[in-house]
Amino acid sequence: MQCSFSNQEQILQLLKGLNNQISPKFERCTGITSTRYELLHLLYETEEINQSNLQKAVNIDSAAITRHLKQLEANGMVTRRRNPSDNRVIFVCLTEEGRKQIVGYKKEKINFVNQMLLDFKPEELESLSDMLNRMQHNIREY
Amino acid sequence: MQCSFSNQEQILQLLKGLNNQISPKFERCTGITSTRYELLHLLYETEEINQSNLQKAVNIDSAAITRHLKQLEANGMVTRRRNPSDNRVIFVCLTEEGRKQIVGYKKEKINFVNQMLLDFKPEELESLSDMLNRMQHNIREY
DNA sequence: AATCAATTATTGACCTATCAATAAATATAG
DNA sequence: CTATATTTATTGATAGGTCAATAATTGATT
Repeated sequence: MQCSFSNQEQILQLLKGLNNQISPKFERCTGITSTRYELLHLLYETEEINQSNLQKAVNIDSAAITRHLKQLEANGMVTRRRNPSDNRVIFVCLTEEGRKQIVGYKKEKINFVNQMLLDFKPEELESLSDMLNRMQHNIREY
Repeated sequence: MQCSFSNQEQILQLLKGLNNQISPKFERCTGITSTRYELLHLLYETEEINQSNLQKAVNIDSAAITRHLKQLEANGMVTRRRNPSDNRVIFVCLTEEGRKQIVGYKKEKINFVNQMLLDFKPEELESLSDMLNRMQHNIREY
């Protein structure tokens, strides 16, 4: 197949294709969705946090956050309560059960990521992370 | 927030978050989904191609391909016919209308990608594309 | 030739995202 | 103080993706 995609144009497709492949494999390997994992991980580090902050941290919209957290609450991983001094916001907090679970997930995630980034040198990782951040920044205003 | 994610671990989330942001913006800017665009683009370069090859090229599963192509057919962008010498496979082909449309889409896509990759040097693009391919390769067997 | 295996496409069920509309609480302006 | 605007979370509708099951055709084995 003649390659009439410029390098620039290919990047977008690579990104999309890579993500399509990663998502189901991540879940199979770790037993949890990567966004759910990220939510739990963030909660692991912060005592209590409101939904809108979580939402911004994870880059999904507020509807998705609501549904994830309700699900996690139903599974006993998370508790939610309204902020007494501002009844609009909801504080989210990891349960003991959630704290226990995340440890196992983390191990699996590290295995997965190690395999995915096999033979990547530290400079490469840094450069990759830098470029992804720049792309994110470049399309911010769109 | 203390950053207890290693660089390795962050990459996965960056990828996912970036994709979440890109997809709707790409569609707003170009008027077409990025996978649909890729399908049309591939068809633009090859006279006729069967679905399973398209599927592999785009990295989505066969169910998704079927639905996309039926939709594109309903919109008059594409024709589908069975391979006479192997009645399992379906040949897909771009219509004249489709050929016309893709030109406009391409222009918009280039604008979008240029903005997204603003200030990226050619070596960076090459390195990025290389790394994404390696990641894809590393998780192939999972 | 007949059975069994593999390939191709399709369908239904499900999950995760988006967007748009809404409700409820708080902040701001006059 | 009241009216208006803004923020936060929720819900319903829609779209794109996966998986699993199926049908239909072809390929292989014996």
